[in-house]
Amino acid sequence: MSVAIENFVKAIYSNNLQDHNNTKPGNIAKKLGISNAAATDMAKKLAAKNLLHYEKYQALQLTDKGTKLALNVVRKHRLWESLLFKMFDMSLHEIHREAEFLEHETSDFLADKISEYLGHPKFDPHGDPIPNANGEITTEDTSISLAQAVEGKAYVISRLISDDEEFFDFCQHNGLKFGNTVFIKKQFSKTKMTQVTVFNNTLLLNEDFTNIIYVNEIE
Amino acid sequence: MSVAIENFVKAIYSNNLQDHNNTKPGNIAKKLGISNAAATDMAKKLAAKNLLHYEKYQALQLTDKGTKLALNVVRKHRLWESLLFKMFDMSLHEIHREAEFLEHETSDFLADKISEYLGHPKFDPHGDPIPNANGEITTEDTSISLAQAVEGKAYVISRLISDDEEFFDFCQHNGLKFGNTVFIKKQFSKTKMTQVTVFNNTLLLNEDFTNIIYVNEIE
DNA sequence: ATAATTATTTAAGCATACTTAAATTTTAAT
DNA sequence: ATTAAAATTTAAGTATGCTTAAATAATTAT
Repeated sequence: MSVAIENFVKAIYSNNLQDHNNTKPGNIAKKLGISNAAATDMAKKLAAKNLLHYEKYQALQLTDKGTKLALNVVRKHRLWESLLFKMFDMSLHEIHREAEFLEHETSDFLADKISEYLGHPKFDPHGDPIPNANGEITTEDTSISLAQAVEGKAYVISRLISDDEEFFDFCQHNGLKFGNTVFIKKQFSKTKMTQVTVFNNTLLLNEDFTNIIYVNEIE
Repeated sequence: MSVAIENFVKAIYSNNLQDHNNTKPGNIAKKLGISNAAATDMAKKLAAKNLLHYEKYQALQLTDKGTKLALNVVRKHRLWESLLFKMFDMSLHEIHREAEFLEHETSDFLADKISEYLGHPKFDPHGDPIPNANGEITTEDTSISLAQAVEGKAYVISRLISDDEEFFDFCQHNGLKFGNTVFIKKQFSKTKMTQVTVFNNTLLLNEDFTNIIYVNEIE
């Protein structure tokens, strides 16, 4: 499968996780930086390859084959991130940027070597689960977004779901890091802002942030 | 530059090393597994991009820009081979196979990280020199091919210039390995065969082999 | 030197993955 | 319910990197 196809199914896969399986060509076009027309075009082609179900004006649904392909690419992406993060002094944004290309040129053989070397990690440096060699995500995810977190409680950051350099920079500079503890000070229902503390740092986060920072409750 | 272009200039570069700067479209076509027509076509396109000098029916000559691009890709290829060889239990053929793809999707930034991690190695696991970040090969190569070696003398294997799995398997099974000592027993001028010993192993090698096994004289 | 072989080039065509512009359908607003 | 806005689709066109077939030039053999 080509790079374009791999990126297309990957985009559908990740978009459907957030967007309640209501991903349409326009969403993918925006994600991939291509025109809506190109996305529609590709959707038809992939339907012919049995990678997704396509019906005019309807949401794009990956077939089992399509999901497997997406998870195979996601696996390679996250394994590369894990390897680069462990070996080199690279930021979350940098490992993502490199993995975005390497993921398409990695044989299953090499992916397994990387996984083995790392001791078959279950999560990447962002906290995202790494699918196994069969394309299955076995670890159940009990984390919630900061937006769903409850005032007055403390949580451990488990995932930072983003590709954005500025976001990672912000997190880096404010202690919003995988494993760190955040305390939810106050939630403002009207503005949808959330005030949190990380160590001695107090932050006011808007929806854009609270939706992509995932946390686990502290027992 | 695209993968096709990178492979094209790389093929010219490596072919010109062996073929005395007499590389024509047909040679490249054969190397890359494309038609002669496609090679001629590409040569014209790359001339327009100032990557090579093209004149009808003449040999293809890389420009400085073309050579720099080729060496940049070669650098990445050999750094990947070095990294994969060091970290994983992979054969010379396997590291080559993977590097062939990874080389095109590696930023200069990542290449430098790999180089740094490895302590800026001068040679890859095949014994081939690794160009530096400026695309220069600083180490002078004093090695000669086994075909040029002298009867009765002992040499140390310094390079195995090949992409071929079977060749590597043969070498593996017969002690023809980077760093090992070979003794030139007898050369047959008519058949161009060479009889050598490696440890207690006696081998009769034809031209195909003696031309791609490089050695250094023992002082 | 000439003929035969081989290599190169030209020409026409194809698949992939995009583009823009226009038409159509859906969704949202009033 | 009707209109306005937004999204989707269709249609036509483009660049890249190939293909095969035919024409042309260069090389090799006799």
